[in-house]
Amino acid sequence: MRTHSDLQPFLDRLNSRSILTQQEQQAILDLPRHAEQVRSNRDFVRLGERVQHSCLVVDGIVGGFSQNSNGARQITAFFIPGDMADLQSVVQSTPTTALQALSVATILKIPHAAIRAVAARYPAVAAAFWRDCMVDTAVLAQWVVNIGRRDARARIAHLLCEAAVRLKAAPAKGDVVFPFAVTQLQMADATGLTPVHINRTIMALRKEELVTIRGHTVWIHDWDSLAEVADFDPEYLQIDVRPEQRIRIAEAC
Amino acid sequence: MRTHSDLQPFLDRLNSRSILTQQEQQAILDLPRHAEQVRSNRDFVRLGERVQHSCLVVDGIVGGFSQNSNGARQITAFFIPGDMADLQSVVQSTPTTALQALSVATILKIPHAAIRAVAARYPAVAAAFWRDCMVDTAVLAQWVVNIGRRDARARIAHLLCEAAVRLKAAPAKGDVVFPFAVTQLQMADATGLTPVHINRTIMALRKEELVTIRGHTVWIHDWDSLAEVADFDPEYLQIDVRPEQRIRIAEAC
DNA sequence: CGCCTTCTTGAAGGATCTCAAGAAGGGTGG
DNA sequence: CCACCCTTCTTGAGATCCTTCAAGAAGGCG
Repeated sequence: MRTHSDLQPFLDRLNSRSILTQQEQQAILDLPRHAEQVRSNRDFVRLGERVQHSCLVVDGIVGGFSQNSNGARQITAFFIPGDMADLQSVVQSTPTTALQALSVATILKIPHAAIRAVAARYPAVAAAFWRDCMVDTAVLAQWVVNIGRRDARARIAHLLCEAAVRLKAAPAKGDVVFPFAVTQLQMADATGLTPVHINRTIMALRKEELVTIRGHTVWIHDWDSLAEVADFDPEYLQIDVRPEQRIRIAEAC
Repeated sequence: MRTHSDLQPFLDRLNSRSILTQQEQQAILDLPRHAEQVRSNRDFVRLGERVQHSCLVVDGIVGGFSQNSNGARQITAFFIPGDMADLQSVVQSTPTTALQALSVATILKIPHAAIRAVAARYPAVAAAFWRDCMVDTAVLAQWVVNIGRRDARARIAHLLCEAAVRLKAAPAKGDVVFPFAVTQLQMADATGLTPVHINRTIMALRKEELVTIRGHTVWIHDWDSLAEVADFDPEYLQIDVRPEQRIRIAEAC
């Protein structure tokens, strides 16, 4: 029996793809952490800065981004509650992606030292962390396809489909409704388009009665049609890997 | 003292970012493997196929790609000799990226079971593998920026700059020359452009006396200017991480 | 030598961008 | 609770980058 923990969503995520013993799970739940509130639009991890902790998103939406020398931003990843936004910094001395709160967000800072200790003690936990990072990489690869090989309409549709599935709002009968506190400007930075064109395309999708976005809520009126427009196949998200397909690295010592 | 091994380039790569003991290094060099020749344009890892080995590129160039349902390809990564193209499949049961030989290529197939055994035995080796994957992820994130936030001229320039640095041809005084067996069609698939536009843009770069591409060789005539056009900063490639910045996960048992 | 891939060139069309400005919305302080 | 400000959304018109379609030239390989 386990008391409720703010690390539970993260453990749930690991458990959906990895096989961990009770002891290993407890070691993760016992990780030290420190909660912090971040205001909307605030960069809280910058490139080049040494960091000593990873950030688990507890509430809100966080964006990973890079920018070119003109200052134009490119968002490369969305992180939702349960995601460890910069787990990779456990094995790298400087972050490779900057992080920005897209909405008001609560994050949990977890010291690298503690994560490394657990990873060293339990090879299967290290593998679970590694695996979790590779899921993010697979999502990133799809992001490249989205930007490189789809037009604006499909790009936006794909972004929304991905968000719906990751937020567990889809698939579902009838309207797929979920909170999505991302501005059109941020969507532009995510899709490699301009805010103006995002706006026009969203309005076109609404006129087609596929999607309505109002306030910070998205309604997908016809999931199948939108998925087809988006050319969306959720496989890459690796939601719920079947137990018999899960790989466990056994301890040797 | 160590005999020459076809795994040496891979070990060199790990050693440039990780700290490994003699014993750990030997364990890597002792990994079983099986060489294989792949013809140009041949897909040798497909999505959805279970694989039991990872592929180390020994010779030639390999592309990682996805495609949309129209069949349009998007190349998401180039792999050059010394790169383990699908190391991530060690912790995932199905590959998340397909692999295609862009030129004639020699690859070394290394059984997952053996890699997992080494990773389980030596936490620092597991961390080195994980770290190597995270470098690929950082490159992928830059790829998103390249496609999302740069025009055709800068995209191509960036691609060439990255190739030059990874192939250790740059930076250098005078012409930067390196072999690059990638067709314009493949460059189009990598940059999210059409082959026609790739062609015109390359010709424009040549007219500016920045770059000449002929046969399978690239000449960069003015490295600094091209890097500026590309908005290229090699930091993300993490070539030669300084020893004092390297992180080692200590064994606990 | 012949075939198939790759490169090159032209012309026209379209998707997306840029610039500009006004409307709507949300938060904050008086 | 209202007024204000700043962010976000919306709309228009013109410009441009890139695509599409088409076809011929060049190059590499058996």
